[in-house]
Amino acid sequence: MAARRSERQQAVSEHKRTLILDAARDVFAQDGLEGASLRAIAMRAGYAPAALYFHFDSKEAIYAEVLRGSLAALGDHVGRAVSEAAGPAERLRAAAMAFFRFYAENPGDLDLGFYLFRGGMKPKGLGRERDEDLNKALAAALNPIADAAVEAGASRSDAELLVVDTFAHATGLLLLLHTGRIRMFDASADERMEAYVGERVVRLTAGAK
Amino acid sequence: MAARRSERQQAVSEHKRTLILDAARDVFAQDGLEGASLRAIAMRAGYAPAALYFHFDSKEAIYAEVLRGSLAALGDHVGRAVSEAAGPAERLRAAAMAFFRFYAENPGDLDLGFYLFRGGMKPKGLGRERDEDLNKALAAALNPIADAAVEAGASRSDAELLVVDTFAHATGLLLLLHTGRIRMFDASADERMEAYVGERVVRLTAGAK
DNA sequence: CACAAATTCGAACAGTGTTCAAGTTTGGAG
DNA sequence: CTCCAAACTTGAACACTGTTCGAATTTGTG
Repeated sequence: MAARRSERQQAVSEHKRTLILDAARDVFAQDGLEGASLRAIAMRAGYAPAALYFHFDSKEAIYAEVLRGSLAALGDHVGRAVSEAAGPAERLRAAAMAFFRFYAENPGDLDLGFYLFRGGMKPKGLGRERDEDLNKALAAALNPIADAAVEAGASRSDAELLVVDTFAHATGLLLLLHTGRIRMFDASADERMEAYVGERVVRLTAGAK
Repeated sequence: MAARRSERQQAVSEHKRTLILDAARDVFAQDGLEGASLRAIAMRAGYAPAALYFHFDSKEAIYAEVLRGSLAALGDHVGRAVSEAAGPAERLRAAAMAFFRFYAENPGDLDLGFYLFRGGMKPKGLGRERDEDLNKALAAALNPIADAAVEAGASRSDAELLVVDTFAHATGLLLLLHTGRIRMFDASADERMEAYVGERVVRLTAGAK
């Protein structure tokens, strides 16, 4: 028998996966999520289209893995912001604004995230399992906001409601900002987010005094 | 010469357009926006695929017209809610909640709206002209909220900021609600929206006393 | 070297939106 | 009623998509 995969062999295979994912990230960024074709990704990675199917189940699977990386980066970003802020109220503020600004400054990642919320790419759709994985990754990235709220004096359930509200408000503003439709109104998305977060922090710290 | 289109002829032609649009609405609702194929729409309308191109420029144009109708319905809904409410503060509340609930209760329309914000369908994308048309239709539907805010004592610019915030908050909650991801958290989207609107109305009426 | 496992590819399939030239239907002018 | 142009419809094709499959190639070790 010709031996099972050696450790080294497995590392090489993993490396090839990341090469494909890098190519996918590039093509996603260049052509947009919907415009990105599997053939374009394959070409950029130096493969024939069919070769990708040895490393990934589908185009959707590639998308899911790129998104997972994006959510991990979001988590890092929020976590770092919290660790650098001084005081409970300031940490809460920082966490919420970090979430907003991550997506404000990285439109590509926002696109990836929206796709998750629209059910991903077709036709297969990401399976129940992968979907919940991504849910958890998003929840993990948002955790620091809830933690900071608790630290600032909120109950656990109030903290979670605040995360929902913050997520919703930020997402809506990002939608307006990212699509250029914020100009429908004479407003700055960043300022609106700061106003919202400031208001909530004041209310929370006042109520829990 | 064989004469220009008579009035009657034009009415018949318009009727055919609406038949296609009705078919499109059905297929959109049944197969989802992305899953809906032009061939399916044509078949449901009793046409060959190519025939649609006599009445519409593209699949995108069909989508845009269906969306326009949806936005008109939204405007009616919000307008009616305002006209039925008593008192400035109550009118403001009613307008904002009507906007939210229209989309909470009509997921299909929400889908249509999100497509507008994601740049519409590919490949052509709806042109600058059509895009601004739809922008105006959306702005018109939101106008009653701003009017009610002014009536309740806000300045025009504050009223518009409130529209931005309300739109953002509602959109974010709807995104969570519509994708079932609100269950990530233990919260009701409708309650969160009521809490937000109530808070804003109180703040506005208190500040403008 | 030899052989099996891991990997890659060309070709094909069913599907998409769209175009085009060729047809059919229609309704009013002569 | 006839005729003809305008309005309308269509089948076939095009370029593209994600995906599948069998055959070919590369790879690493016994």
